[in-house]
Amino acid sequence: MKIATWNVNSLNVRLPHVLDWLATQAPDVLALQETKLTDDKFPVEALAAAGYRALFAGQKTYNGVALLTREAATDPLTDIPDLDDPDRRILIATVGGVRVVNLYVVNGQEVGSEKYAYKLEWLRAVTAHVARELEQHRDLVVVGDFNITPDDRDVHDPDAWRERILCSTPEREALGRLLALGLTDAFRLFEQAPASFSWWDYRQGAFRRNLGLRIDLVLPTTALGGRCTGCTVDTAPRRLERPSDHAPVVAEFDL
DNA sequence: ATGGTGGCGCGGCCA
Repeated sequence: MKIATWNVNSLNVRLPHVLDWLATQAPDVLALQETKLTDDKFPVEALAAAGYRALFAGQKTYNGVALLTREAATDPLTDIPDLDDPDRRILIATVGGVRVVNLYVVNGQEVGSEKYAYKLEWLRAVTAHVARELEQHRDLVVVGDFNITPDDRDVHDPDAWRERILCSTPEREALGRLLALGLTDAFRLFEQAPASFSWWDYRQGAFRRNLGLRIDLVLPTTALGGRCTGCTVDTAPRRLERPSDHAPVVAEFDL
């Protein structure tokens, strides 16, 4: 079972890239973030023609998440207890016996800002909910754009980013509390090239210079992690014309 | 350095 996550930064703009990528990689599940589409505009037919069903929770201009699956997904959830959030950032569903939690974590803008406080509160509520999901589902994977670098290996210039947004200790501790529920970072189960990233700023040729961060993650339960046979960042779509600023991350499971 | 780029949508916000 191949599970992937990709922040597409507008599914309107990126649909051709997504369709090409689905045809090339043929994942069983592709979790999308930042679709920036209301549900009435979701490209259901184009994806169906490509062999994928879709669940989606969108809004205008900002945010928006989706799950593209070969087989039907069941028991979807877009709103969780203790989080009264108009932002469409969460989509949970069961696919092939695996509970898939797709997150577009709040960016937080700047350490110490209101948005930063909201990011930490949002992560607290999501972590509490994932704990509840784990009581119901043995096989679970949390995927998405976490807007957090797990550690300094995931930062092109750790000193320049020290305690800045996406890299601060409270953010990493919040991610640590999610992992402490019994999840593992699939990417780090395998030997990886140094300076492996999943996001590069559009500005100043950051991708060409590989000035990136690894903020897009696949976090299976430790048991499911034991059946993970590989996890890679596919930088190919980031090289295309008019790319997303994120690259897809793919994990394969022996399921 | 408060910019640099991109998306949305047409000014300013968000990333």
